[in-house]
Amino acid sequence: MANKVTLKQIAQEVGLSPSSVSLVLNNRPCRISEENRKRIKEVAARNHYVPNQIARSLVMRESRTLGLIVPNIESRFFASLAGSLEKRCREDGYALFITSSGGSADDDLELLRQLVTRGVDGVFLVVGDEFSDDRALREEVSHLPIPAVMVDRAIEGLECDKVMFDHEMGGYMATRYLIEQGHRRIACLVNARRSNTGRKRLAGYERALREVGLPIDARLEFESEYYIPSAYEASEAVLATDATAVFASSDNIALGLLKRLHEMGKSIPGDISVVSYDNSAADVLFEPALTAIEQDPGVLAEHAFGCMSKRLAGRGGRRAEEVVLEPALIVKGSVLDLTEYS
Amino acid sequence: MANKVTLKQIAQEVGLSPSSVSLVLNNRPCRISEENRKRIKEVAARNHYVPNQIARSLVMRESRTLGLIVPNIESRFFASLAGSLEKRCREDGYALFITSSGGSADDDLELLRQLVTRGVDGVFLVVGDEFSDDRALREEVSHLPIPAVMVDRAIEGLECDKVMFDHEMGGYMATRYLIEQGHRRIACLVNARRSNTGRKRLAGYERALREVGLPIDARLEFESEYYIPSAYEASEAVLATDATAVFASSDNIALGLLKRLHEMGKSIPGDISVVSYDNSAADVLFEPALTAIEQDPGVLAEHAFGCMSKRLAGRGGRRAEEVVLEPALIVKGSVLDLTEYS
DNA sequence: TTGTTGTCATCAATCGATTGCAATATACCC
DNA sequence: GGGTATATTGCAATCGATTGATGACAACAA
Repeated sequence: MANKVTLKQIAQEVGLSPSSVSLVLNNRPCRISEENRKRIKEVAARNHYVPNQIARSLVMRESRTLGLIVPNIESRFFASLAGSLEKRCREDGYALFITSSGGSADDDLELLRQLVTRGVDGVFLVVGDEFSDDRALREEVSHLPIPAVMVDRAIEGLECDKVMFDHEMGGYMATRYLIEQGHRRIACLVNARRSNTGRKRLAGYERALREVGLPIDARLEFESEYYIPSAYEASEAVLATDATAVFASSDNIALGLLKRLHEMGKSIPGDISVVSYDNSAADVLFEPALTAIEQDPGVLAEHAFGCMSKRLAGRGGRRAEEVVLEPALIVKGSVLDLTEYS
Repeated sequence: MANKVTLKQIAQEVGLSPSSVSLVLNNRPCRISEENRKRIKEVAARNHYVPNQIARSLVMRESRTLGLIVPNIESRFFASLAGSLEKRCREDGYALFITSSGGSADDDLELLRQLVTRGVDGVFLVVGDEFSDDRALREEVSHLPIPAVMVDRAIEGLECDKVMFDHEMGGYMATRYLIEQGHRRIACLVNARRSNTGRKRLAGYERALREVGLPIDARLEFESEYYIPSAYEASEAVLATDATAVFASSDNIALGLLKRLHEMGKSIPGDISVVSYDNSAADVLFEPALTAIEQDPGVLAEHAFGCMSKRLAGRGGRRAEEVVLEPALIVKGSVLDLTEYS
């Protein structure tokens, strides 16, 4: 294990003061002779000198490091978001501290504190979807000494930059599409009990029905957690209805549903049509591929970084910015067009 | 945005020196009266004081932060590894800096430098599988001022702690199992050209064949990158052989193969048997589920942290430790038992 | 008064950088 | 030679903590 080389050592070797070395290596405007400039750079390079960011952060009061808290890095969507965001940060010379909380507000809080004391310049928060007790977290976020951007979801009623897809619109688009394809009995499988996001998607579903005068039938609305087994369980009841189509409000929910369909020997879209949410790797496998509402994590990352960037630059108004992105309906082959037969 | 509270401010409010406050809050053995102790703690709590880790790291020369570099956080396996590792680190009070390189040795190097200058106490490296020019990276790793543990894969010939699954054994187990089930013409689809890991799996495959006196037939060995489309491309040729079984040496490779099988209307295991590698979410969907060689990322994380922990504690010998874990064969339903028919 | 012992708390250096201000050396001008 | 301008470089404070060495003060003994 090699030693770390410090500014002082470089200065000593060159025979100048640490300040001069610092000035030269940071290309500050200063009057150091060309000759010494060269020597400093040469010695620094020869010794593989890299400035200690810790020390630098302390005095500069910025670390060029950002933090990200996601509920679960093992989820495809968050992993992809993290990947995109990291790449984007790096482009601007920021490192990204990716952390995964497990989803509870307590863990989120703990991680947030960790990030702040470790001196990140800003945080991206993917928190606050579930209905847990988030008072402490809310308190912490509102008193943060650094900018925060809430991504994909938000703690309701908090004055803070937000970037997210329009979940209500997603639910609406999915349902609207099914209606246009001639479906009238449309079931939905959502996580409305424990997720704000789920509630919004459900609201969109209902709006689409209302808009065309279709009844909102509670017997067609089913509840599922965002886990495959949960959706698998719930799916039996869904398939016992007379619905000709199902809106599955997350990729995992769709997977659980598909598993059940598979087991019951039902085919898509022959026996039942499905619109899913998010794109999943499983997609490639399915024949037919799933028609779905897509949210591009890259776009989310881009806008989130944009907000952050503004705040960090001191631009960015005093009021919180709110970016709402429209999801896209990607038509593949899991929906049967009933209008053809009419 | 609230201000950060410093030690000095607390000291001022209590009417004691910063040193006293520091000593008390860190529970150092020192002679401060019970009464003042209480007041210090009370004031610190009331002001939500949290020590600035940046400053602390600088003087303590440790940050209780570790770093992780993975080739691609969007891959299921690495995401899962990152998740497990982070959880494990947190249990011991370490934060984990997760970064994703994109796989090139240059990026790995850049990230590694970033981590080091940001003062991590140690790094977990998932690097060096591909045959790229890794001289600079190798150089850097061997002169690292902090402990490093290579995980899942390694830069060959580097004196450094290593924790990984036995890939050769995995290839062997998969093939051996197929042989035991009565298969004689066994194809394999591996990434041997650009991946050490793939080469080892191929070696295991060949050893199993040799062991029972089966010929090693180059016409049954196919090459594929670790991406679904690549495997999909390669699969056509695989299916044109007379093989009754295929060993797919990664989950993505298996997915590409499956897609092609699906398209050709071939069924598993009726038309062809498949043994895959790693467990994938797609797994739940498949009927039958895939028999596969499994590597539990949690186990990898546990051992990797163990090594790191030893090094950090100054235990850990001067020689590098090398932990080789045995993968597990998980039998599901994608292999046809030919012995039943004999 | 002087010395000893014990208790409680502070001083000041340190970590490795950054940076405003002061200092020195040289040149130039009259 | 005295005075001013200009080109170079260094000093020392600072960021917010930690910590070994040291000081102040009281009580008590000789």
